[in-house]
Amino acid sequence: MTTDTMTIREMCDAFEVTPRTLRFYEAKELLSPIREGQKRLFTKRDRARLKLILRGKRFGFSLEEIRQLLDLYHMDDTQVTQLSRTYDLARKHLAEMEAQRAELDQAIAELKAQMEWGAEQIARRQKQAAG
Amino acid sequence: MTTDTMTIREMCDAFEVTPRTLRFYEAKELLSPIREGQKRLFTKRDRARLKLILRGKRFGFSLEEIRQLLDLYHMDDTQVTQLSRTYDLARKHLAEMEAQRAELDQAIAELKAQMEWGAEQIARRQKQAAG
DNA sequence: AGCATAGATGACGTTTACGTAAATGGAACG
DNA sequence: CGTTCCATTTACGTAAACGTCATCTATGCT
Repeated sequence: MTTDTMTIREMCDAFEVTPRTLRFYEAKELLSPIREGQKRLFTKRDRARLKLILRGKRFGFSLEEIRQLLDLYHMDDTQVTQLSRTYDLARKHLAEMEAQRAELDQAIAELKAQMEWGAEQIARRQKQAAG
Repeated sequence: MTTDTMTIREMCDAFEVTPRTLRFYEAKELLSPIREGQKRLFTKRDRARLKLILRGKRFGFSLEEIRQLLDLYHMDDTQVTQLSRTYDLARKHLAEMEAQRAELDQAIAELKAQMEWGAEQIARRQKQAAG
């Protein structure tokens, strides 16, 4: 019978965000913590969503894009009626992410090549200095 | 003896950005087109950098971060004196990108799992409707 | 010479994603 | 009971990344 909910401060500590950020996300309907009187209590669902929100941000998605995609990850019974539409959106999102991975792979390869070039230059200069 | 430079409009068409964007990037010292009288002429170097800028944006980097990283990709002789510092920065950048790739892989895997769950639900409902 | 077209240069506006400050409300503690 | 500590609400502020005029200039037709 653990609480299973977290206060705003616990959330902030756990995810390294500010209270303002969490309230802002709630205002934008990305999160929907329950209330105990005045105070917000963040559920497991909120935590799962926040994790996805922060991940999405690191991938360069806007909050609005993220909002539209969040439902993909928690498709529950209430959503099953529109499931095929959601599924379609998910396919597009997946394609985007795989494209991004391909681009990221290329970027990594290019950077590595540049670094090898740089390493050669360093080696050349050291040899020169020693010669 | 091809021109090897592009006008602002050619750049805009090629990269799908607006003139404002290119001027903004110049003001932020991300690009440095040469001048023919008044007019800007974008060189091959500018095009290479713009490509990296847009890529960086898709990965969620800010323009300021991108500015600091751009030199990694065009390390020329003038930079060789500070090459080891640059090299160090490049290593960090590479580590970040590889971390991001790992996260992206996980995100893709999770989304795929969700989609399979969704597909099962659809199948179940179809069976139910037919039964 | 007249005019269209392209680009340049300010300057102000806008959106996103929060930061920050002020006023308020409970709960807890000595 | 006063104070301290959280948290809430409201509201204004801000940095980043451009958009959107308005105005000016240069260039090329005709």
